[in-house]
Amino acid sequence: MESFVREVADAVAAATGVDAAEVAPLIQASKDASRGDLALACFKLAASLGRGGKDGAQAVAQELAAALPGGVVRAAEAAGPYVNLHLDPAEVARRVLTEVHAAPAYGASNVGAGKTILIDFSSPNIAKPFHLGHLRSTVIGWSLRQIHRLLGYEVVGINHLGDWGTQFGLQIAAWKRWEAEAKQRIAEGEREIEVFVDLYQRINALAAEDPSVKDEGREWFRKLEAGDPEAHELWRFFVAGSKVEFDRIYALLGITHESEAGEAFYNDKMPATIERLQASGLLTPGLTRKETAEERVRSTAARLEKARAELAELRAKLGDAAPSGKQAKKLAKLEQQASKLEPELEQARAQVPAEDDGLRPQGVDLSAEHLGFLMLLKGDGGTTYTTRDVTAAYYRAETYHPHKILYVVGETQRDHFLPWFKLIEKLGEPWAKGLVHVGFGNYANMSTRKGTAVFLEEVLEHARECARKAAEATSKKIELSDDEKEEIARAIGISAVKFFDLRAERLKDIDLVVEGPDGSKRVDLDRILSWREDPETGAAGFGRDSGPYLQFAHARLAGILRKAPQPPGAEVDFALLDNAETQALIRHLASFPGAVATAAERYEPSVISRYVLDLAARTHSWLADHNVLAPSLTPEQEAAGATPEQLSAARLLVVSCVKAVLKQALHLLGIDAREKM
RNA sequence: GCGCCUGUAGCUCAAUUGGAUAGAGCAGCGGUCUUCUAAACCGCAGGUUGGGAGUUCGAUCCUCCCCAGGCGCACCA
Repeated sequence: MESFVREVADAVAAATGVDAAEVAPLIQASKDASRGDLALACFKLAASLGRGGKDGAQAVAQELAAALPGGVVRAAEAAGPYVNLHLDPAEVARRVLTEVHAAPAYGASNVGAGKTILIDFSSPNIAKPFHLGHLRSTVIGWSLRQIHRLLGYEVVGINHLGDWGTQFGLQIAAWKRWEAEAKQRIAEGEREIEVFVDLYQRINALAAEDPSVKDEGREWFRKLEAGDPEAHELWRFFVAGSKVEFDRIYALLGITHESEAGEAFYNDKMPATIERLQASGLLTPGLTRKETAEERVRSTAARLEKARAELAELRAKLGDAAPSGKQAKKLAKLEQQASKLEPELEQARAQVPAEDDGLRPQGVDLSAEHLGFLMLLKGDGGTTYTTRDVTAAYYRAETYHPHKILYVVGETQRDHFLPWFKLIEKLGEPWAKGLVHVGFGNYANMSTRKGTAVFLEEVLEHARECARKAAEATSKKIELSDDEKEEIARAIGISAVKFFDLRAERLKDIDLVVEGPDGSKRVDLDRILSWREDPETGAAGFGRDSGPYLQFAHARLAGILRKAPQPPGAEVDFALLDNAETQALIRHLASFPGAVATAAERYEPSVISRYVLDLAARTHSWLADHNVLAPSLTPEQEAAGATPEQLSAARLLVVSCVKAVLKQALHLLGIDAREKM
C-alpha cells in the first residue's frame, strides 16, 4: 500500500503545500471497505495550515475531496474531518500483483544495507535439559534473524552457551562420585545429557544436606579455572555431550547460529574488562557478606512488621463484626503474606555469618537511576556473570561493529540487562544505545521440582501425534504415500509448536497449567497446539489459530498451481479482479512490507503471525467462492467480452502471489511451507 | 519497602503505538462437500477495555492514584 500512500501524500502536498513526508503518516488503510481504501484524518493537517479545530478539519477535508481524484484515486469524499479515498481496483491489482510476481523476495528492503545486527538467542545451559523456555528464545530469536535479513541487515546469530560457571565444579564432583555408574549407563546407550542432568540433580540434593559437598564443588571449579588437566577434560566432555543434544534439537527445528561463542569463550578476555572498569573510576566498594545478610534481615523484618501491623489494624477496625467479602480477601492475603515472611525471616537470620570477613565486592552504584548496586567483582576478586556479559559486549562491539545487539532472553532478566546497559553508557561507549533486551514472558507455574516442567521432546512428539490424528479425521482428496504422511505429520507438528510461541505478543506470560475438577494440576499440551478433541463424536483437529491452518492455506494454493494447465503469467486482464473479496486479498498482500518493517521496529514477530493468520483466513474464504481453474463469469464480465480462460489466468496470478507471500511470511517465522498436506 | 511486566467477550489473543461503530479464534447454537485438499467455509450470540481522575477535537493506547496477578532485589548463572 505504501506506493499508493506516497502517491496520495504527494497529491495532498501539492494541494495544500504541506510537506508530503508530514502527510504520509496521517493516511491509513480503511478498516471498513464501505469507507473506501484509504482514509486521511485532517486534524493535524488543518492545524499545520493554521486552521485548527474540528471545523477547520472538516473544511480541509471538503477541499481535499474535490482536489484529490486523479491517477490511482478514482473517487474521494469528505466524511466529517476525514477524507475517504477509493482507489481504482484494476490499477491496484495491476501494481500489487506485478510487483509481487516479479519480486525475488517480496517485502525485502535495503534499510539494513551495510548494517550488522547481532542476535543473542537460544543460549541453553550445558548439562541442563532443553525446555520450553529455551524454545521461546530460540524461536523468537530465529524469527528476528529472518526478519532482519529480509530487510538487508547482515545478521549474526549468536548462541551464548552457558558453558562456564561455578555449577561445573559441582558437576565434576558429581561425576567423580558416581563415575562407574555413569559410564556404564552411557555404555548401555543412555543419552549423555540425561546422565549429566540426573547426576547434577542428585548432587544438589546432597549439597542441600551436607555443606561440605559444596566445598568439594568449589574446589573443583577452582581447579578448572586454574587449568587442571583432569577438570578441563571432564568439562570438555560435558560440553561435547550437551552439544550433541542441542545440535540434534536445532536440526529438528531447522535452526542454526552463525557463532557459538559461549561463556567460556570470554575467559581470557576478562582481565581486560577488569582493567577497563578499574580505570574508569566508576567502581565503588559494596557491602560485605555480613552486612548484606543483615540488610536482608532488616528489610524482611520490616516487611513482616508492616503486614502484621496492617493485619492488627484491620482486625481492630472490624471488632466482632463479620468481614465483608473484600475485607475477608484482604485479611486472607495479609495472613498469607505474614506466614510466608516468618520462615523467610528465620532463614535470613540463620544466614548471617558469625564474623565479618571484611571483603567488599566492587561495583557501580546506580541507585540514582533506580538500578541498585551493580556488582562486577566479588569480594574475593572473582568475576560475576555481569562482568562476563560486559566482556562479551565489548568483544562483539570490537569484532563486528554492530548497529545493534539484541538479547533474546526472558523478561525476568530485565533487571540484569538494564543496569549493565547503563554501565556501558556511563563508560561513554557510543554503541551503548544499540544494546536491546528483547524480553519475553515466562512459562508460568512450571518447575522441575513440582513435576510440571515440560521438555521439548514431549511437546514435539505430542504435536506429531495430533497431526497424524488430524490427517485421519479429514476427508482427503489428495493421494499421499505413507512416508509422505509421516514426514508431513512431523513438519506440521513442529510448525504448530513454533507458531504457538510466536502467535501472541512476546511479553505475555504463558500458563499451560490447568486445574482439573478435582483440584489436581496438570500441564495442558493441547493448548500449545490449539488442539481440540471431542471425546463423544471423535472429532479432532487443530484450531483456526494455528500453524496447520496456515500450512493448509499454502498447500491448497500449491495444489491449484500443480493442476493449472500452464504456469501463472503476469500479463492478465486486471479488470477481472475487481470484486470486493479479491480486492481485499490483494490489498492485504500490499501491506506485507509494512508488517515486516513494524515487526523489526518492535522486535515483535507476532506482527508477522497476525499478518499471516489474516492472509490465510482470507485465502480460505476466497477459495470457497472463487473457482480458479474453471471459473464462471459474472453477467457484466460476459457482456464485456471476457472469457473464462482470461478470468482463470487472472485468478491464477492471484493464487501464485498469495502463495508466495504466505511462504515468505512463514519463512520469517521459521516455518517451512509445505506443498502438500 | 523499592523496581519491572501484565490486565480488553466465559477462555486465548488483536486493535496499523492518539483516530471514525473495540475486532478474531476457541468454547456454544445453526447451516455447507457430484466442482481446484472440509486440517475448510458461512451465519447467530457474546463488551462498563480492572476501577477512578486528568491531558484534548478525539484515550484500549499518554500522565497520576488505587485494585488484581506475575517477576526481581548483593558475591548462583
